Amino acid sequence: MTETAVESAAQSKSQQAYAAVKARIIEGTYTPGYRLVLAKIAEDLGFSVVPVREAIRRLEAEGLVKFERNVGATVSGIDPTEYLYTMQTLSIVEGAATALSAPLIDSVAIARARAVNEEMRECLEHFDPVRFTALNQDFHSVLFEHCPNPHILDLVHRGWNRLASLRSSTFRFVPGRAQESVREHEALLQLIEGAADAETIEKAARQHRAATLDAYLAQAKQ
Amino acid sequence: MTETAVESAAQSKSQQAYAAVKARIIEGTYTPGYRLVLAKIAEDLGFSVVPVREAIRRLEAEGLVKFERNVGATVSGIDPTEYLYTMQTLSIVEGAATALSAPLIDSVAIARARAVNEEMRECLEHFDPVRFTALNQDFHSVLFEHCPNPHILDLVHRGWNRLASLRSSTFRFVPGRAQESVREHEALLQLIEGAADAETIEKAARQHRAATLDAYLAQAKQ
DNA sequence: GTAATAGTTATCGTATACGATTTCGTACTT
DNA sequence: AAGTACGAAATCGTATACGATAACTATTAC
Repeated sequence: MTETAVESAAQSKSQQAYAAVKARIIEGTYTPGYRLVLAKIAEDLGFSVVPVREAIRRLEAEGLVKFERNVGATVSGIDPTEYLYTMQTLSIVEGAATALSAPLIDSVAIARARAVNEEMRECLEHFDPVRFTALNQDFHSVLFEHCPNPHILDLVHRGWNRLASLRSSTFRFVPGRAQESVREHEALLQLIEGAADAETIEKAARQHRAATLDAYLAQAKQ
Repeated sequence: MTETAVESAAQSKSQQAYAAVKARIIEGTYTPGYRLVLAKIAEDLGFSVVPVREAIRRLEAEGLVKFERNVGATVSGIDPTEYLYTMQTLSIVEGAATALSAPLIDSVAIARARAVNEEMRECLEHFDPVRFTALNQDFHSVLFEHCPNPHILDLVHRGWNRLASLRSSTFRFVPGRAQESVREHEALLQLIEGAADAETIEKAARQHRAATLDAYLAQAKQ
């Protein structure tokens, strides 16, 4: 997650720009629809436009920004359809990542995951959605620590990044879903501890994500 | 797949460069390990280096190219580990794409898919691996025509592109696997026709890809 | 003969500059 | 008053130029 000063000093400007803009999107400084003017960003960072352009293009490839020819870049949106696509895809890749990782998770990691989940439970009381989401990613990150397939893990992270740009939007926090989520985490841990077969674990992990989508859809229908 | 002349005329040079280099990788002109010198490609295409750079970066994001700072870009490799990752990921996303698409496939599409599969069967007799692979993609493309989730479809295509760069490498064509593959296609069509449940279809489609990987692994072990 | 080093070349990374395209505002017409 | 046409400003897209970095080569010391 964090990088050493040495590494970041050796980074190219295009990478720095990428990281900077991405961070601003994820932390919510640049909200969906925000117009990313190349010259402006370049000036902010003290770079020229060329590396910024490259950074934007990379973010586009990850789905975080939309870049139209001769028009410009905007932080990509909170379109419900896009949300559905992203959640559905996440459900699949998280399911796979969990099932692949499960046999490699040791009891120490389980304990850490459980501790994180406990924090999440506490988090519910003073209603802190931002922290809850962060902890949720931590929880799953612990499970994915030894994921044997980095490609799949990368897809998970891309999905998370997309969702991050929806921060504090209407999509988040369907009432009651957070509580359920914490319970499902515990159930998942028990499956992993009990060395359940891959299919069962995959199904549970997939369902865990899908349930959040379903909760949103049910609410949206009203 | 194909674009109109008008569209391609309106394309930016960076997009043209992207398409051109990608095509050369996929058709095998640039083989894995090939050194992509920006200035050279730019000269070939009659562009300057800036749009070429952008194109290379995009290809990097898709995993087709490796781009090292101050060193340069190379067509990314045929590392067996990478092959495993890609095939495993494809197995998952193709499985999901097939299951999601299945309810939306009509009898006309089934017939078309069957025709393609028949061509594949014929293809086996005069041993044409390149054409066989192309037809295989056609077969699955027919099934994915009405895939309700474009994100997942995109992941499938990315996987295919990565595999394309392995053309005529040691990974392809494990003896006997092609025949099996044609049989599995027919079995898959029958499941879809019979409106089998999503889980069954997903499992079959996933297994279809996984079997090719297994065949390779079994051969590699010897 | 080999290893270390200095110098050369090739290539990358970024800044600057300018033409191309879009967008927005204003004036004019109906 | 609404719509259209024109022009100005903003922004993008690409070319060119040059400094920075790494790879290569030749030379020298041992």
